[in-house]
Amino acid sequence: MHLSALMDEAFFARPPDLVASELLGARLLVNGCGGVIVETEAYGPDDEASHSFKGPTKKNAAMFGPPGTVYIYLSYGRHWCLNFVCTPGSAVLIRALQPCEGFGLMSARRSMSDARVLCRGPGNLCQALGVTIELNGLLATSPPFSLHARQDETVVVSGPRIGISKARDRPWRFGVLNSSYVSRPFRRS
DNA sequence: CCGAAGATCTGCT
DNA sequence: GCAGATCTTCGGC
Repeated sequence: MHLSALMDEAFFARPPDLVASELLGARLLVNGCGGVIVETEAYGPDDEASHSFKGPTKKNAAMFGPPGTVYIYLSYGRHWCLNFVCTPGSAVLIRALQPCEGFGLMSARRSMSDARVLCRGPGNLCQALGVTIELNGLLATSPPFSLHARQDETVVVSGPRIGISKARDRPWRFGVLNSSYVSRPFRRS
């Protein structure tokens, strides 16, 4: 059994929907806390729902950084959300993890210990992993981040993205089939 | 300069 | 199922 491959810049330098689906099953750690990615969403450059749609601003500058850049923003004034940049102006939002490392610390940060809920949803996930704006603009391929490609076969399902008002028809939310750690169930077609 | 809009989450009905 | 919390950035005037 070999060690799983670390992800590199080339992995991210591709269309966001492809990267979003391939990140499922990968292991994401921040300072040793984290788990297996089970839910993601893709946001493209020509995508009305994307923060990058109207071009670079102070807030979204990281979205135009090199592939693999970490883009973090504050949602509704309370929740941090974690993204990885793909091609310029595109990114993948990490929406849920299946916890596997640093369970005690994550539980303390979240003041709860239900594994199903610990890293469910982009805001909860960032709270559990200690992700804040301080990590914005760093590279996902270097500490404190650690990303390992998946080793097992992962069956991917997709559906409409959550919480957006524009471009609702794009099926750019991706999840691991039958995972009980996703933020909301995927409806079968 | 001020107003509105969020890639959310929790608690209450 | 729905409303409220909470705050920064952006865009219009």
